[in-house]
Amino acid sequence: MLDKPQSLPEHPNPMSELAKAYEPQAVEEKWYAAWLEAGCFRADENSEKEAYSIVIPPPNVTGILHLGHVLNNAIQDILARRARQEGKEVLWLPGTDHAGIATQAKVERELREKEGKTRRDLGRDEFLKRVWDFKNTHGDIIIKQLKRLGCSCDWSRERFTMDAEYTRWVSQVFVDLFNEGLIYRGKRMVNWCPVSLTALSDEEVIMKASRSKLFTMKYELAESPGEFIHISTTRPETLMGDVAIAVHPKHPKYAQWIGKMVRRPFPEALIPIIGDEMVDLEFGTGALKITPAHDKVDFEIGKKHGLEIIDVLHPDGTINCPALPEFHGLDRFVARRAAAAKLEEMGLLIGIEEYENNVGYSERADVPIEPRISMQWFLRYPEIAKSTDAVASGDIQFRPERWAKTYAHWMENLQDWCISRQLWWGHQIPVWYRKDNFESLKNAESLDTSHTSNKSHPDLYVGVEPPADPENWIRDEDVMDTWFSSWLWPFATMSDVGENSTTLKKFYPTADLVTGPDIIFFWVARMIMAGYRFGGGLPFKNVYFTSIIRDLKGRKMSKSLGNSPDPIDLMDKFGADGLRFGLMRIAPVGADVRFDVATVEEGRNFANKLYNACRFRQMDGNEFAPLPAVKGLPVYHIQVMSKLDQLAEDLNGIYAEYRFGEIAQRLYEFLWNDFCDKWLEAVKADLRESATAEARAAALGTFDAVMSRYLQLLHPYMPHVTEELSERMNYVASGEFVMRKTLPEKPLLAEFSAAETEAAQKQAAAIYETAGRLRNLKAEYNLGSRKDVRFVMKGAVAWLSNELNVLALLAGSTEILVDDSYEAPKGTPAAVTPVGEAYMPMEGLIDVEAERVRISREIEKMRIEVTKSEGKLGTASFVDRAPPEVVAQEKERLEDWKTKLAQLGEMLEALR
RNA sequence: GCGCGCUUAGCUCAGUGGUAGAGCACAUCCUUCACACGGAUGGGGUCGCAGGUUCGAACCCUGCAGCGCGCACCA
Repeated sequence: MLDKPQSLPEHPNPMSELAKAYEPQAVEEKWYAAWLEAGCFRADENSEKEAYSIVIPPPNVTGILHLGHVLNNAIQDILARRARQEGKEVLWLPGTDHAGIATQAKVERELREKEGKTRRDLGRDEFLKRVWDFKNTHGDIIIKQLKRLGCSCDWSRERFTMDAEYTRWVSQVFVDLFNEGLIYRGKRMVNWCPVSLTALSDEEVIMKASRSKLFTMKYELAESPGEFIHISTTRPETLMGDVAIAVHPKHPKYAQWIGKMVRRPFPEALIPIIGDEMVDLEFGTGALKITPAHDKVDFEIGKKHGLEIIDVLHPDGTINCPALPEFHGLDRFVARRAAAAKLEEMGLLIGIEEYENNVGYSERADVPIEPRISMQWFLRYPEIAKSTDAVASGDIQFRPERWAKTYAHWMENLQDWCISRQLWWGHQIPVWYRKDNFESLKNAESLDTSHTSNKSHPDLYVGVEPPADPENWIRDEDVMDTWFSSWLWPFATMSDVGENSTTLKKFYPTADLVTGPDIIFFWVARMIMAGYRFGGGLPFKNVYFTSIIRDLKGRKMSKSLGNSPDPIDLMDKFGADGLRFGLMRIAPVGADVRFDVATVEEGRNFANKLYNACRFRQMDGNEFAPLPAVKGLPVYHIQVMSKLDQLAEDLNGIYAEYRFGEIAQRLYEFLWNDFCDKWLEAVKADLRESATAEARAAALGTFDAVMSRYLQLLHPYMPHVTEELSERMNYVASGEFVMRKTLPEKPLLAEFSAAETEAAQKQAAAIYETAGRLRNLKAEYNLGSRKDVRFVMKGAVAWLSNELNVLALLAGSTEILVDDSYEAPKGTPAAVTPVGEAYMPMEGLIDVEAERVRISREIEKMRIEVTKSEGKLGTASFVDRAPPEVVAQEKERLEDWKTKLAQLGEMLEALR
């Protein structure tokens, strides 16, 4: 028993150094700290290296990480880390967004709940102080979470959209566009949120299919009592604001009444019937009540016909109609029922029907918005033509490409952007009104500077700095839409106003933008326009649109549904690497993804597999083993190296196409199938005590050569575990990092000819396949776990004798003999393999009847195949017109089937 | 209404004209000294439906259906 030393002095039980299962938590934290410490993420704007840059889509400063962020930022981190490996100088610029409405709403809610106060109770200055406090307390949560994920951002350059320098940029852009006449103020119909009490842009309104009621009512003609015009509406509560009834000029019944007056029931008034082609003849009764203050179409019609505008709603959505005390102050939805009831009481309500229509909701407050006329600031977009063309021509490449169409459609139908918000948290509009004249300026119908230039308007001051005599001026109270700062992000984060910084010169334009398709309009399109106008050119070259993550039922992740797993919990359980890898592996290009925790578990398992493969290697120590000359190495080594070379080469192409899921899949398959299941099993003999020193050196050398490169390839996806293992296996010099290592220039098998590689590959593949066939034989006879099974090979290929040990090891067999004179006893299980006929002597233990049944079944299957194949080859059109190699392949197949069929027939015969 | 996308194994998804795939789940076996977060073997699919093109279609074309998402001034 004691024929070997109990332990080798140089490797005193090395396995004990590593826990059996990989435990990511401590490892991940350790490496992130080490990278920061060593400045691995810092971008050098003076570097000679080729630049590569990404700006992060800034998350809301008080937000918390969700799976969408994880996917999005994992992709950016992968791109950044890969670019560093390619020898580029990488800037991944991080930061956060002040998120006007969202943040202000949070603070207001807290204020209400804790102190029972509103923001107006505090006043603007005090309230803003509270928001800043809130930001300072909660603002770095998401940043910490991104760090936990392993994001390699240059944190020394972190920006916030409300930083002083950034704010100067926002103001400057406003001033420039104002002076150019592209920004104007005016009374327009805007989307009003009755909860947030602010105007919104069209993009912030979400149309939702809603079940509404369509009320049909009748108005009496003033001149001919007893005659009525019928009108349908979903909004009877705005009836008090009706100023006309519109009908289509070709309406068969009502057209004749155009010009007559009808009686508005309450408050009673006479309003005209007008004719307008915008009225749909088909819809409802073909007559439309016109409430210019509360509907976009009505507003247009009203303007055309010079109608009065009667606003019957307060900003908070309650009725404003002192003439009708019973309605005055009622909520709009309560008033709707009340108005219907009153119409019914007056005998004017004809019917109510259930009706499905689209209602615009406020994105943030999730309540129906109110079309409302109010004084707002608007922007006519700059650089529209150039920006449209940039994407159409491919100067900016969208991936997937189809989003370019969505972009083009939006660009072609641009509406002026309402940029003012009636909030306090944000960039205040840099416009001051002369105090003396404030009231008239405040209500001036238009301050459109395309007609009146700023310079010639003595009562208006527009500037980045406050006026020199502030006591004489009153500043506009509104702030700007958050996106009015976001659209400057790619260059305003890299420079100060008017400055052509070295960072900007080196890193602008950025290479890739990674974001969700839901903000093409909000952000992507506007950044392109701003980039052209203010950044000095296109802001990015590629835009990668990520998948939207849904739950298993296909619903969007949302807090209220509670179907959104907390990424931090997932990282606690499975590690950041596991989460990243799992998510990347299922994220398809362009389509939505249904998230399943199981995929994250897979990612964790994968990290564990990798860890254990290295742990196995460490049984032989962790000194880096140099690779012996590759010529003359066993075919298994050549094969695994060529697979790795192939993987490395293929990844270049797949990265170029941004197919991140496929990269993960390929990395997974190589490690698990090619490396662990096949190669590592095949070389176990070479690592036994009994193996020769040469064999051991070759195996260890191959392991280290392949694994060290593989860890590099995997690093962008699983940065922590690859760093940990590279250190433990001494693949990087002490104090160095795998993340800083550039990819090797030459493949492992650079000195091999294609033919040599192929020959080795074929041999190795033949052995692996044969091993599978032999295991299969064992399993069919329920001997899967038996180690004492022997095989006999007949008609074996010449080289097989050298590989019998490996084959036996892989097949789980004590012995494999090559014996052409072997006469199989009747009923001996047999299989055709790429290296010869294999027999599994059973010494008469098998159930002959069962075996006959099995073989008969297989013969049936195979006959079907043969018939199919013969039929195909008997078709003249196929033989004549298909490519020769396809026909040859088919013939070869048929021969194979026939041979097997004959063998099976013999076996069946033998059993008789 | 217009546009876009999706439909492949029980589930999540690969698969761009040549023998239908992976992971999970399932079944059987294996706690063999890298890994049970593991290994081995296996069962499971008329590729949404109907036409067409082609020697050959999951793949290309047409139509239809179902689902999802954008856009739109249907009160």
